[in-house]
Formats: sequence, C-alpha cells, structure tokens
Amino acid sequence: MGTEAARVPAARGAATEQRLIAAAERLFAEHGVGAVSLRTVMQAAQTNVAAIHYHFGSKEGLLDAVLRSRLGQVTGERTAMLRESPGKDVTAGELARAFVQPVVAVLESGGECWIRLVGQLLATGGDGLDAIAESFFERNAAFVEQLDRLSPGVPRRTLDFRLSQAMTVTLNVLGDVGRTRRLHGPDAADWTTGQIVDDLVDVVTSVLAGPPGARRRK
Amino acid sequence: MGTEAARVPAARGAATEQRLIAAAERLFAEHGVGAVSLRTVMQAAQTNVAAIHYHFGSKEGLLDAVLRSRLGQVTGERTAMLRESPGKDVTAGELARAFVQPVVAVLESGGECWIRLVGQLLATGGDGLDAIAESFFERNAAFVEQLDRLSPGVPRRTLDFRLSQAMTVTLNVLGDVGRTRRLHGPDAADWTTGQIVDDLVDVVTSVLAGPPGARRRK
DNA sequence: GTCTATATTCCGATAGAC
DNA sequence: GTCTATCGGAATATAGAC
Repeated sequence: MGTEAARVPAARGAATEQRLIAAAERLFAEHGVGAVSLRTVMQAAQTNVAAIHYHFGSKEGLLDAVLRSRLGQVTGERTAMLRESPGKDVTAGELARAFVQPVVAVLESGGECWIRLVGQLLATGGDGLDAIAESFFERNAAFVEQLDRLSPGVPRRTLDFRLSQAMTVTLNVLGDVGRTRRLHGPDAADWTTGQIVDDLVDVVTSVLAGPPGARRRK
Repeated sequence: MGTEAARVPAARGAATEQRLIAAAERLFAEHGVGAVSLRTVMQAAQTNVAAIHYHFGSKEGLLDAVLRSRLGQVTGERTAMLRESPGKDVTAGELARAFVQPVVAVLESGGECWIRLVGQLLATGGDGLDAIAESFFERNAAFVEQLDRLSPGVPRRTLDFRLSQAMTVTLNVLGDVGRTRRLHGPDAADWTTGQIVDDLVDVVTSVLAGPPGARRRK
C-alpha cells in the first residue's frame, strides 16, 4: 500500500466492460432481468451509470452482451462434440453425453449464472429469446439427424420436440446445481456435481431414446 | 344502451379483484414479474393504483394472490389422480399421464399464463418460490412412492430428481403451447394441443422410467 | 474512457374525499 | 370500495467536464 494504493481508477480502464458483464450476468440470473436496475449493476461492478450506456447503449444492449459473452463457447463445443461422434451407431447415452457436455463446460468455467439466465429467458419466452435461440438451436439439426438414426420411424417433429425438452432440463439443472442439490433431501450434501451431471445425462438419455414401451401414436 | 349504458363503475365493484388477478397473471407471465409495474397492471385491469394496494397490499401480495388463485386446482387434481390410480402395478405411462393431467386441466381452464409464470419463477429460483414449491411438491412423495415400485433399486434421490425434471418439462411445454408449436418446423400448424400433450406424456414417461440400458451407477 | 451532475419519466405507496 | 391527488424516491438516459 504505497503511493499508488488508492490509485486504481486508471488501472481498471479496459476491464470495466468485463466487470459490468460479469455483474449483470449474476444479478440478471438471480433476480430476473426486469427486476434489476442499471444502478444495481453499476454498484456491483463499482463503476457509474454512464459507463453502462457508453459501452452497451442501453439495458437491452447489456443483456445482449451478457448472452453473447458465452454463446460462442457453447456453439463451439457443440460443434466439436458432433465432429467427434462417430457417423453412425451412436447410442442414446453417448448422444446425451455429447448434448450435455458443452453446457457442463460452461458451468465449469464459471458460467452457472449464464446458464440460469438463458433458462430463465427461455421460460419467459419474451424478448431477447430469438437471438439466443437461433445460435443455440443452430446445431440441433445435426443432433436430430443422429436421433433419427437412433429412433427410425419416429416423426421428425417428435425428435425435435424431445431435443428441446432435453435442453430445457439441462439448463434447469446446470443453471443452479446448488438448488438441485438442496431440493432433494437432506442427505444430498454428498451429492457431487459429477453425480448430478450423471443423473442429468440419464434423464436426457431417457428423453432422447423415447418411452420404453414403443408407445402407439394416435 | 339506455340511460345506464355509461354507468358501470358501481357494477364492476366486486369483480375488480378478479380483473386485477387476471391482468397480473398475463402480464407477469409475458414480461416477467420484475419488468411489470403496478401501473401497467392497473391500466390493463381498467382500475386505479389504489385498488391494487387496497386488495393485495403490495406487488408481492398481488403475485401471491395470482399464484394462489389456481394452486388449489392443481393440488386438488393431483390428489384426485393419485387416489384413482391403482395401488400397485401402475405403468410408467399411466403414472406420467396422472402427473401431467392436472396441469393440462389448468391449461384447459384458461391457465396457460399461470403455468408459464410458475415455470418462470421456478427457473429464476429467487423469491416467491418457497410458497408455491411447498404446495406444488407436497404430493410428490406419493408419486415417488409409486416410482419406487416401478424402478426398484434406484436411489430415492434419483427418483426425486426425475420427478423434478418431469415437472420442469411439463411447465415448459404447457406454459406456452403456441411457442412449442411454433418452434418445431413450419408444418406444425396441424399439431393439435392433444398431440402435443401426448408427446409431452411420452417425454415424461421416458423421464420417469429412466434410461433404457439399465445404466451403471458410479 | 471515465465520471459528476442533472433532466425527465416513472415507480410503489399513501392520504383523504366521496 | 373506489377514486384523485400526491409524496418521496428511483428509474433510464444524457450532457458535459476531465
């Protein structure tokens, strides 16, 4: 703590934008986008209101920046997972693991709030959904293709539906691992994140494989 | 349209509370609770701000009233479904149908926004969740019991987890049937609500039954 | 790029007439 | 029970100094 101990304003320069994104990501996820004011974000990021408007233009611009900040990672990982998977004879379990893994990667890189936020926007269905949905479901066609090989005869629409529900479940679980752990019994303290992911992959596997009894269609 | 055509203020008396609940239900679901002001609700219900505070005390009180307005129906139907189901040897498909049906009943009685709102609060995880979760998952113990008979040997925690994910999917689909229809291909116009419910029941069946391959636990 | 100061609108909540 | 009027404060957004 020398002469420059209290002199940080110049040093934090370029990092302001990232601090704002990080603060908004957490606050939006925890309280909902509409319930969070720019002032709250500003205080958490230890800057001023003007900085938000300078960097992002508006609250909506800030939300876009937050979503965009980790979107590339997800789509990139999803593409990579699909490239690694063999062209055929992939099991439902392997496909589920490939489906969930990119989101797990985001979680492990500190993106839990981001996941919860995306799940939240998906549940609201309102604004800002289109931009994210486009990139998010961009790679779904390839998944559906592999699903079709797995479940021949099932309508394409049903496969697409299953994939959507798999995503819903994935975002719901990985968006708040602590709550998942908390909700299910008091003996859940030893329920590791890895085990939760395994349970999640099992659920996704079930969803992708379809009901067991070769259910009749109407 | 006689002499009393323009005289409605006295007639709408007792219905004000219901109009406020209906307006809030829709607006909260469509834009998120935090993004909706009491003034917006007031305008939609064609009353004044004071009425909201008179009937519900605060914004939080209004939200509580909205949630409570249809909660009884759901828990009631769930209890009825469990009573109807045979004590043993129930299939996963039957259990899934019994699980989904109460929410379908809410949908059919005009409660789509209510369902979406609950799903939204569940995804946010923040406030107002405890009150609803308590009543909502009150009857889950009986479901888990039947699940246990269906999948012997599977840890209770995993069964509970599956049931939670079944609820997540159910709320997500039935909370916005139009979006579900819209998201999956342009040929989805002829995808009736009944067929969507069938697809949903299939997904829930899969989730409740667990993965097909008798997956190994770590 | 950063910040203080401010403009303007809107928020939730209440008081008091009817 | 219903409404108008209003309070105190907080919201988004901008202007302009540094």
